[in-house]
Parts: sequence; C-alpha cells; structure tokens
Amino acid sequence: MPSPKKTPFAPVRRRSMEEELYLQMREAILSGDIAGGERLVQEDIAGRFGTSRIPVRDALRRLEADGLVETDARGVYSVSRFGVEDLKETYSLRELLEGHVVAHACAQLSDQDLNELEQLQRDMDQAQQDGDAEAYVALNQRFHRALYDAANQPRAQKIIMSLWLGMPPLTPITIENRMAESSQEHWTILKALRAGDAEGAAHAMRAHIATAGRALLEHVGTGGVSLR
Amino acid sequence: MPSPKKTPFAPVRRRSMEEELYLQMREAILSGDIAGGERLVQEDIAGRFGTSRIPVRDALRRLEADGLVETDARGVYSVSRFGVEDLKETYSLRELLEGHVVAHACAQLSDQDLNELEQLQRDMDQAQQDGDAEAYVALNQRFHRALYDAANQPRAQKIIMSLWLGMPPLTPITIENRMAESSQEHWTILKALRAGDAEGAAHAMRAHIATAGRALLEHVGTGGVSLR
DNA sequence: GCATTGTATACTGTATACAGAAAATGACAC
DNA sequence: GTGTCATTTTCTGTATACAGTATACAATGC
Repeated sequence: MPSPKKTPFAPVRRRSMEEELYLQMREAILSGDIAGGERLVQEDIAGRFGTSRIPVRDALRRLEADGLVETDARGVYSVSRFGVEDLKETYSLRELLEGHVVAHACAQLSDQDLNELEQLQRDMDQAQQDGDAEAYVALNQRFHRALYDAANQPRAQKIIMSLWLGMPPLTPITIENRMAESSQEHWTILKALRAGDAEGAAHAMRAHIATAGRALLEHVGTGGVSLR
Repeated sequence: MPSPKKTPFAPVRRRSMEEELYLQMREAILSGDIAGGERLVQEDIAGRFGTSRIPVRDALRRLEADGLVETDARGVYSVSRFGVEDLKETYSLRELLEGHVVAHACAQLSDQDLNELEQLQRDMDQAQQDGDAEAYVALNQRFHRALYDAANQPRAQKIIMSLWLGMPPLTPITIENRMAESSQEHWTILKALRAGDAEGAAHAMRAHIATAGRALLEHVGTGGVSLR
C-alpha cells in the first residue's frame, strides 16, 4: 500500500496578482533594492508590472501592516527605514519570544520529531564541514521553523515570523563565521529538549539568539553592512 | 515651561470610508455582535453601509491581518473564532511582552512621567472607592498605555496593542471584582519603577497580568461569558 | 439507485474612470 | 528677495463594470 501521507498533488492556492506583487516588492525592500525612504507611487508600480493600481494598493497595504512600508498623513507610501535601534529591538524580541515558544514546544515534541530535528542538525553539521554557508542558512531556517511549528502557539509563531520578515536578510552575512558556534548552540538546545527540560531549552535558545544578535550588531557597527 | 513632550494637537488623518468600516466592523466582531464563523460577504456589507465593495475589501484585509477575520482557499471571508486556547496564549504573550516593555520603560521614565502615572493610579483608587468600574477600566487602559509609550519600543508596543485588540473586551467583566487587588498590583509596579528596579517592575507586571488572566479564565470556565 | 457531467449562481479579483485633497508651480505685488 | 494667491499637477480613495473560479444543483446516462 502506498503511503497515505502524501497525495500525488498538493493543494495549491491560486496566486493572485496581489500576492505576486507583495512577494516581489517585499523581496526588493528587504534586499535593499529599493532604498529606505524611497517613495512608492501606486501608478508607477502598476505601470512597471503591467497591472492596474488595485492589486498594487492591496500589496502596499499588506506591506504596511508588516511594517516594511509607511504612509504619511496624505497617504503617500514610502519604504520604512531600518536602523540599529530596530535591529536591537527585533533581536531582543526574538530572544524573548523564541525562547518562550521553545519552552512550549518541549512538551509537544514526539521522539519522532526530535529525531527529525537531530537529523536536520546533522545535515547542518555536514554543511558546516563543507563550508556550504548557503545550505547552512536554509537548513537553519528549517530547523527553527520546525521547532516552532511543534509548539502549537499560532499567535507567537506569527509574531516571530513577522520579526524575521521585518529585518533585512543579514543572517547569511554573519553566519559564515558562526556556523560551528551556532551548531554547538543548537545541540545544547536539542539536548535540553531530549531531556524534557523546557526551561533549559528556552534558556539555550535565548542565549543562541542573543549571541547571533551580538555578532550582527558588531558587524553592522564596524560598517560591515548598511541597513535601510 | 509646559511639558515639551505633548503637542497641543495631535496630527490627524482624514478618516476614510475604509477606516470607518474597519473600526465599526472591528467593534462588531469584538463585541460579539457578529458571531465567530459568520460569513462576511463584501457586497452585503457594502450595501449595508451604502458604499462600494472596495473600501469594504480594504477593511476586511486589515481585519485579516489583525487575525479577526479569515479567508478560506476560495477567498470567502468569515469571522475568526476565539476559544479558551486563544485566551491562554494571548495572556501568556501579554505577560511576556508587557513585562519586557516595562523593564525598558524603567530607564526612560522621568520624575515627571512617574508623577503622572501615580496621579493616574490615584484617580483609579478613587474610581475604585466610588465603585465606578467603567471609569476604572478606562483609566486602567491609559495607565498601561502611558507606561508602554515611555519604553520607546515601537515593535513591542504594536504587538501588545494587537494582542489587546485581538481579544473580546472581557476585562470589564472581571475587573469589577478585582479593582482593589489590581490597584495594589499597580502600586507594586510603580514602587519598583520609582526605585529604578527594572527587573522588579517587570516581575510585578508579569504577576499582575498573570493574575488577571487567571481571573478571566476562571470566569470563562464557569460559563460567565462566551467567547467567539 | 448512483455516478458523472453540464449549467447557473455566488462570490472574489482586477481594470477603468472619476472625484477630491494636498503639494508644487508660477505670476504678481511689495 | 519675499510673501500671497490662483492654478496646475500629483497622488490617493472610491465607484462601477467586467472577468474568472468554486460551489450547488439539476440533467443525463448507466
């Protein structure tokens, strides 16, 4: 009998124009292709993408809810700036929330889940040895996300995701120098989870994120990257 | 010299149709006038308010971002349900975040600010003695908000506000029996802030919210109110 | 009876068109 | 040069109209 878990075709949501615009503009903002403070005129964008203003407006409003875009009193849209203070706040909130969620995940994780997380981590160890930073970053995301998925705290997870998304993608810049350290921290978290030590896992996660944040700040401080 | 912090007139944005609809629908959902699960058809609502579908759509999308409204795969909107689990998660996040923000506020608060907060609290004490629950609730909101305003943590504050708004307005139901207790908790927080004890203030705030949450849960558990 | 296919309906997404408000421009007086 | 006022431009918000897709239901074949 074939595995009942996987259907041959995954259900797919039609991707609307608005969705397409949202994703592309988000990417452009986060990557820095559009500079902070730059004005976003609906008609211009619509023309550039060959659509009408309506889906552009929808996308802009969603970006506004994400905090990536602002509007002035008149309603004119522009890209939000992101400075060192924003970076600090984002990381301190991530520390708080991701620690909290991991503690909740602890009780929910099955042995099966833990095995999968450990496998992910072993793959990361491999990527680290290969010096494959790109693969490492991707796996790292999957690791964190899988962990939070298990916690069954939808609001917290949504907030965490929005914190991730609100920040320029700086992680790849510093992760290169931190792969070994990062992996060690992950193993500390996993060990606590395996032992059923929720508070220990939360503590390890907070430390993990704090360390990553400090590395980033230092990098930014020394002019390694510019924010928005 | 008057306090330079407060401008005499707050900048005001023209209230668009969308804003109006957003506020009214939010109110209707939070108050329970529209039941959880109920379908929200754009054209119906537009007809009821005498507008076209566009501002209705805008308002629905914003409510969706707030988590008050959901859409299925087809795009049909309906009111999100809010159960005991949601209540628990909301309160545990409030505990976490509001504690965090208070700790940050501690360093920022001027003597002037503290005086104002204490005055607010004295007004609440008065409302309590008068048995004026309505005034108490209003002052209580101002107290918390003023405190968080001082922290200068815009992201955290936004998240806290969205947690407040995502919940049916249950506070007034339980506050009546808790005014004295609540005031005492507030004074504990204020005392810690006055002493510059950030961690103590955070701890007191967490305890304050945890207590309020427990009271609510108990009330809900005994069938005192229905959620959505 | 049941399964399958056609057809109407009920929604939303998007395009186009218009209205209105703020900002930019330019003419003019001093 | 500087300030004031009228005019144009620029930009968004909203209305209307159309297109497309998923559901419900009736019609058809077996």
